[in-house]
Amino acid sequence: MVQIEPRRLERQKSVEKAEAIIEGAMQEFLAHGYAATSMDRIAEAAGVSKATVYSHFQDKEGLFTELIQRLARERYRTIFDPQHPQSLEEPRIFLRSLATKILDNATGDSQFHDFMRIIVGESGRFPQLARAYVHNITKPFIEILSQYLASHSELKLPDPEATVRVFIGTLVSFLIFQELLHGKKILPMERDRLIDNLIYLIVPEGI
Amino acid sequence: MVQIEPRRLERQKSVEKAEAIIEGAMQEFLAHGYAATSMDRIAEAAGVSKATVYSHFQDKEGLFTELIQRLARERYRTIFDPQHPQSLEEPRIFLRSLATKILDNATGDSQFHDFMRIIVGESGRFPQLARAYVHNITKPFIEILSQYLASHSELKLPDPEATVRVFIGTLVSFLIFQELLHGKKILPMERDRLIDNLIYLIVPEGI
DNA sequence: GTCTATACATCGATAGAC
DNA sequence: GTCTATCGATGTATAGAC
Repeated sequence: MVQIEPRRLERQKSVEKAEAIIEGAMQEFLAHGYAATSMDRIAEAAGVSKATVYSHFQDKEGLFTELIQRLARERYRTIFDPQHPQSLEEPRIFLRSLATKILDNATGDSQFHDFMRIIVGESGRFPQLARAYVHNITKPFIEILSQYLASHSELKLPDPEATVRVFIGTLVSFLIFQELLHGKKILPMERDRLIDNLIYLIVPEGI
Repeated sequence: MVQIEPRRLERQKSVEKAEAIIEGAMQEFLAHGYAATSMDRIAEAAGVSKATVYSHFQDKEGLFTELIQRLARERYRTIFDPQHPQSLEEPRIFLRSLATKILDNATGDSQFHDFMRIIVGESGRFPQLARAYVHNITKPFIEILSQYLASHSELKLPDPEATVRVFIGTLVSFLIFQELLHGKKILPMERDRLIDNLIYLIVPEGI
């Protein structure tokens, strides 16, 4: 008969509660932002008492920063898992599929929209969260893509890194204006029309 | 001797108090966001009692939306006053001076940074504010610039409006990553280097 | 119109029982 | 470790005097 160490079991249960708290905090913080979220509602959403929340996390700020950093790590994996640039593909095809994937993954993902709203909206009061996001997500993305563009000398780009800024900036702003700021109806623009033009500017037809 | 109607005088004073409240609300909302700002602190910053605040504005939401719409109108004037595109100028020169003006005006303007943080951060809970911003500022800007690019047929742009999206998106994202998200040190990129490349992509050297 | 005073709810955080 | 109960501070909003 298999013996299970009781201490191990209790510890496991505690970890599960910590996970439930993170889950409840995610729901509440993403929906209402930092200041408008109360520890009472987080405890309720997690199915634990408020004292239990405070036994796992130092205070509201600690729980919030822990949660946002965790969401950033998940987002990091989502972006970098599938599409490390294969230098074998033709640039026009690779850039188009990359841009399409980015916009497709982000469009309609309301959890991601809420996450971006918090990163931007709280970047004044939680600058370390914004910096962590830039350092862990934006920066490696720009570096990898810059290397890719630089390795394709036939594109004759005078400044691959600045070109990457144009590429990513166009996509990010498109998401912000169309999705976060609800501009779809006011400023209609089809995804493929934007991407076609963006690729055309970077990789003109002669190449 | 000039007679001043007392009623007129009192009414003027009331308007001045309303202005002081808006001023105090701006200071507090921009610094701490919507939820973390209290009506007590607004009243204190404005130098009036809390009851006076409620006599001029229906509630916290009403004061907030009134303030943000007002700031958006001011921002609208700032952007459109000086630089209606003069079709006489050469596109490369005009686009460069426009991009430089936009980044120069926005860089280091912490009030504008706070305003953008609120527009994005509260766009989930105050969608009408985000839509008003897109409708009153982003949209006319894109339309005017699209007309300008379309009128310069020598640029041979297959889709001027999509090109404008690339132009504005690059600049907006640059501001977001460098200024709002504190990425200057993490992702160094000189303003003129980005602008040079952006202009180069839109107006290649052959033209 | 503007004030003081206050009603009533909710906040973050903790003490103490088990 | 987790709970109930509670503390003191602070939140939005209003009543009533002047």
